Amino acid sequence: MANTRKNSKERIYKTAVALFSRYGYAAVGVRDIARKADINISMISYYYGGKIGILREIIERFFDGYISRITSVKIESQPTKEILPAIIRNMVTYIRANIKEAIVVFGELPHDVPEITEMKRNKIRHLVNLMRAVPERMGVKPGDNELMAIVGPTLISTAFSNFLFGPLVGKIFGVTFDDAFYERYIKTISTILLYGVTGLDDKNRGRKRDNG
Amino acid sequence: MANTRKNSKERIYKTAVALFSRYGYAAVGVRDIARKADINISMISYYYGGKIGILREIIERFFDGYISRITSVKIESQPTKEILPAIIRNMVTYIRANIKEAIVVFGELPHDVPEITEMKRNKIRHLVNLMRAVPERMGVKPGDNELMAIVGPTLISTAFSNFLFGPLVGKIFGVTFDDAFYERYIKTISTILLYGVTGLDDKNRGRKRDNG
Amino acid sequence: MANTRKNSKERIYKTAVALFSRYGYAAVGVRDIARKADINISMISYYYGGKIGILREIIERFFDGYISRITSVKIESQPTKEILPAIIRNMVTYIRANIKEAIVVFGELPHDVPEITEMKRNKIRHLVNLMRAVPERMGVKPGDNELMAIVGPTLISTAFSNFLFGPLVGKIFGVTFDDAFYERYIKTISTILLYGVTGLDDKNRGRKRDNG
Amino acid sequence: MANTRKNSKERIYKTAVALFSRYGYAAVGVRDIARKADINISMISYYYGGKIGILREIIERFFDGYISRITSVKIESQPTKEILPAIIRNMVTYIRANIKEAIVVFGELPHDVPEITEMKRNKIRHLVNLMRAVPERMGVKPGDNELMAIVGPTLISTAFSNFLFGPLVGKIFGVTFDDAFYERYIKTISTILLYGVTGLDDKNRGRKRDNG
DNA sequence: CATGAATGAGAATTCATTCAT
DNA sequence: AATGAATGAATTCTCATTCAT
Repeated sequence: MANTRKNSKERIYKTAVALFSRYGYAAVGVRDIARKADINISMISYYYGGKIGILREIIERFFDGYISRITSVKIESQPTKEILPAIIRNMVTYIRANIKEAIVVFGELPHDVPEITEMKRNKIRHLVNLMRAVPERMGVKPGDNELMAIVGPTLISTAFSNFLFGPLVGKIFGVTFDDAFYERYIKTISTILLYGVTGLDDKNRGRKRDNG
Repeated sequence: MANTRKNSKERIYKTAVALFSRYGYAAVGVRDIARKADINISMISYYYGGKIGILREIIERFFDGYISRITSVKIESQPTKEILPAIIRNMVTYIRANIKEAIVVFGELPHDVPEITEMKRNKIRHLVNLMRAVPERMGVKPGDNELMAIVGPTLISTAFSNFLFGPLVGKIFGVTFDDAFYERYIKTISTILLYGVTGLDDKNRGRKRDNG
Repeated sequence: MANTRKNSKERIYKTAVALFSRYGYAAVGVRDIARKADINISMISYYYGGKIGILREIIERFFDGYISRITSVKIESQPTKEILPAIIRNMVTYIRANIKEAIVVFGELPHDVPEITEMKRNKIRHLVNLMRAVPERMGVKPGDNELMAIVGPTLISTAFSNFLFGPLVGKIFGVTFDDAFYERYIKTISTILLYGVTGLDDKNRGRKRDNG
Repeated sequence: MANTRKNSKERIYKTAVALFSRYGYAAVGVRDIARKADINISMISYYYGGKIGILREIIERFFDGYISRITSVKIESQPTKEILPAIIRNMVTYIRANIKEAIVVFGELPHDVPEITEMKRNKIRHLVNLMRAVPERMGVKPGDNELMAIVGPTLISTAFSNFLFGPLVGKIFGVTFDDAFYERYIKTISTILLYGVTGLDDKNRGRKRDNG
């Protein structure tokens, strides 16, 4: 019987994201995707030109959304101290809403898959260039490339750390990752990045810091 | 004629680490390892019981070394402000000396490979328990599990961020990752974690401002 | 170009039966089957889920046919003395028509192949239960389990003996196994089972015995 | 540490018999044998020239013992009616004492293993020639090759049937195969072969009717 | 759009055997 | 007599993709 559902392409995508994020791109087979998405194997080649085409689309969609979210922060019109929290809020919110895609993308970043190396590099380069304005706006001397090369990754890693270690660490500490948690999470890592752990104290977690 | 070279086992290990770190565990085949290590394919099962056995040993070796390095920091005998930099120094130094193993281990952490799930969980749990003493010593109220669940991953992610994004970001910013860089790297992220980016200035970063 | 022959599945089956019966299940490789059947190796997994799946189907088909043949003998409506010859005729005829399958099945019965142990036991149990009615109908006291445990296997072994030893013994004695032979064969072993070798004499072999 | 036990060769033999009888010759690997026998893999080639050498020795030992046991029945000096029971008693006793070897030998008989085909044929031919005297002594017209080709296999199959189907059928009928059982077993199949199932009654089966 | 059969290369593992020690 | 490392072929099964329908 012909499959009459009209959203086969999107079902492939969603299923692939779910499987890739759990087992890693290379460990998932097209038959796994086809079986779980309840579509015929050939449809994957038909719609995406092959398994790698799905990964390509995941990375593209994720970065494009990510970039448009980041660029929505109008860094010129905000007080200096508000820029970083605003960016972090956007990053965390976006990653949380696209957690599986994020895991796929960050999980594949270090790997060398020739078919997508170029695209990955371009996306990253684009993102880095966008981020360049941020530290300058915050007072970092323009051209301190080394500092940028340190702070940028630190920022992203920090924002992503909960999603990477969350499942494991959350269970160990008995913490639930709900809306309220993420609200405090954003505040906490914003504070750490701005003032360090010495700037953390109870009254600063979960509410605004009143001093500069 | 039997191959009488006596280091086949270690050659398998080194080669596997190199390939896994570059292409990811699942994307590397035992034939790739055998070819590059110049050993017979059967030797992999012979010595490690299968491909997964190599990964298991990589994770075990890495964590055991990591833990022994971390625990070598005597947190009781140091001024509060020195604890974090000391830990970060140890983490960064160890990761740098075992960068490929680290990439393999962190790269596989989010993936679900049933044969090693249990071991991974145990290693992480062990590590987390070891780290518990640190924040308490630094003034964090004991029992604030949520804060621990945030700071721990942040700490590790930060220390690891250079190694994850380094190859890409370094090239973009034209930064070379040599001994001198890592000396400043340790100082910089220590300062960020202690005082935030607002605490960054030249004296904390170990390099002269005017050559930036 | 895709192979469009439509009988690949059955060709796999027939070829496997031929090879298994000659060399034994474990000694035959899927490549042997694929080569001889002129199909791609993958088709075996595709259609049967693996080599063991072919064996499973052979056993299932054989027993189902065997059982339906045996149960076609209406034991209630026949004179006592005709039941055994009728059963033997059915057994011999069926085995002869499915000699290769029979050799595979009986050849695998004593072996411990975990994947099919349960099925084998069920088939045998089913068959045994069906056969229970026979000896009772012939006068064996119901409940004499020991006698049943002896006569049942004796009956089957006897019917099967020609097919097991035939190729060797036939050559030694210069006997040809044609239709006429099997007609006498049925008569002879029926007589032996009913009256023993002492009941055998020339006039009884190949024609009806006139006394009870 | 060197294995100082002096019976490695025999341990290989016993272990191989046990494994072959359970899983079939082809399904057992030399490493299985080596592991279970607790000897080094190389010893198998050393002592037996290879895996096939073990099978060859099993078949040879079994047939030689079998033949010497069969020929110990002095068929000329016995009453006609005692010959068959005497032979059956010897067959059953021998098979029972060498049940695993018997299963291996009978299990491999129908299979085509080139290295041992010739030997198998010779052993069988030898055995058949020995058995030729029996039916003649019992009154079968000399030269009735067809009858010989039927009765011989029937005899062997009958004697062997319990060992082939025993494990399965015994469990189904709740019968225990102890000394007493085999005593009755010999009587029963002797009676069947001499007088048929119609000749079966309690006095011929060696057990009391009223406890049946 | 969708299907299921088919392909051929490649996956990991195990095979029996050999060899130097 | 025994060991353990090594070999290379063979094992079964799965891979992503293609094709005619």
